[in-house]
Amino acid sequence: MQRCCPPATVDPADRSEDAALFKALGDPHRLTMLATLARADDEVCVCDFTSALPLNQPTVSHHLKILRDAGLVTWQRRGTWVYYRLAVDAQARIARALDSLIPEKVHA
Amino acid sequence: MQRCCPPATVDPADRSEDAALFKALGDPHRLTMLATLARADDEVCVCDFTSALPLNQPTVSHHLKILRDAGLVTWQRRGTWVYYRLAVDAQARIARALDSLIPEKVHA
DNA sequence: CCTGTGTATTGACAAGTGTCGATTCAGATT
DNA sequence: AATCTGAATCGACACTTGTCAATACACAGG
Repeated sequence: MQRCCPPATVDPADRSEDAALFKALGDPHRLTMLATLARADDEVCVCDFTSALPLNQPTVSHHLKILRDAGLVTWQRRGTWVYYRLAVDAQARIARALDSLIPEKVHA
Repeated sequence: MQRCCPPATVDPADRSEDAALFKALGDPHRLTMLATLARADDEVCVCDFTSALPLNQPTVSHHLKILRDAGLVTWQRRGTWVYYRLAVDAQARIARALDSLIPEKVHA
């Protein structure tokens, strides 16, 4: 029996942070929230999410907390309402994670 | 009490496919496998993963199946060994999902 | 054809996740 | 101060997920 191959080197970098970032993106409702924030290019009131999404208010809050913990959104209370905004570096952070995972080919 | 705001329009697109893609990226070991495949720029034998990762063989197989189901890798049996390769459109598909989520600004 | 080796699949289990009802908290209005 | 409203937190529950031991499968070599 022959050897399987020239032994490939398994990438040693710790990917847990990037995995956590992608995990935060692993729910359709959270993606909808992020897409909404990205397109609003401005604050969005929580009430807009609770009224437009097929989710109860605590569930919306739960998803927003996950996005907050992932550093993808910022929030601000103004009066009774709370407004969320896409983190300025959200796009860049995801893009960087992707490039670190699968570096884009440099075409001659 | 005042109105909360001009009602923001929640993005109506169905994001479940993209969410499934990101979910497949939501585990550090799977990211390590993908990063390895991307850098090998060639096939990698399953045996390299089982020997280098702190996981038992069935668990490695399990993660590879998830990557297969997500269409991120292809595989080929050759003799006793099985070799995995990064899907040619893996980078593009993830990049497209990201751009559809948070469209990159076009700077004047 | 039998045996050995590498990989996929199955079954089981603990831990994590998405969801909701109930409650709590923060501001505003009276 | 009492009350009202919007949002966060808590507790519970069903479902999913990561992991492993045991088993089944595919191919190679005698």
